[in-house]
Amino acid sequence: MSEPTFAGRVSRWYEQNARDLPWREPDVTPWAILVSEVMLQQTPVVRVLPAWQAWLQRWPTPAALATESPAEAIRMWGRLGYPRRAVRLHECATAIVERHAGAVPDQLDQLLALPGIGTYTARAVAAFAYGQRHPVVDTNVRRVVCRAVAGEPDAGPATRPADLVATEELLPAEPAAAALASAAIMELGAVICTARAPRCTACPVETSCAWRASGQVAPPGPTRRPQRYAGTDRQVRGLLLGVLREATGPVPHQRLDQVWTDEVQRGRALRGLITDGLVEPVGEAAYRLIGDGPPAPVPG
DNA sequence: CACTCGTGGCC
DNA sequence: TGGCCAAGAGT
Repeated sequence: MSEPTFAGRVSRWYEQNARDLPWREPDVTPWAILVSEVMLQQTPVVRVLPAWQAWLQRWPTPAALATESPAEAIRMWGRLGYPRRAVRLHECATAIVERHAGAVPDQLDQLLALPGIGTYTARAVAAFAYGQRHPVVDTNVRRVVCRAVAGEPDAGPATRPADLVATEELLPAEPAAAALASAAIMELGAVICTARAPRCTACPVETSCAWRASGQVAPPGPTRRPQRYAGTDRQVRGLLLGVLREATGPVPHQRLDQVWTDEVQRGRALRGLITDGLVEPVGEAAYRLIGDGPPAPVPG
């Protein structure tokens, strides 16, 4: 036997220590995995868990979701954040029905062509739902590879082609083993090799970690300017959407006016929601979630 | 490439 | 208490 590889060690650790997450169960459908991946984009696992269960109970297939309105998808999304993802997921379901007869495609290029499915999610579905050999690179994986292999404190802000190449080189040749390794590296980054306070003493690759060997130098200052929230358009959009989500049907603009005093910012936020396909005007003085009722009369 | 886009919990 | 963060995508 040769020395265990990096992926081999992490995979072994994963098999014994992986969190018991429902979308990792054996009989989970590709659609359920796709939904989990979209929900997990920038939203913590603990908040996704109940939302994922409820979503799939209501819409077990893309066809089931495509039957309903985008407004219902936005409501079902609840407070997971970034509600554009709910609209995209609805568009995604529709596209799957139209282009792929209701079956989640298994080819990377077809997955990438779906609304709301980007570099990470397409690869995650191809690997975790279909067992294909693709590097699945999220922020956790980039951090792990950057530290353990390159010996650097942290990765850059966005996934680059070089990140995919570096990760691909770590994967075993056999597809199923590669998919397992991808999940394992991701899990390591989420649980052990965390951004803030890595638990190196519990790490399966501590002895071969380049960052550890180099003295574990701290990352340079804030690589990204802090994302403030209070007072931003984002907050105002959230407030407006909260009102529309709770309402059934059109909401008079007077009610929306109450969520934020600054009229300029309020108007900008509302226009943004419309531009993004989350909200639509109804007549001259009311708004509703997109598709929340019969089509608005066409002017003219 | 830099920027936008929610939300809630934690140290 | 408030900055910081959590399985990205689209423009």
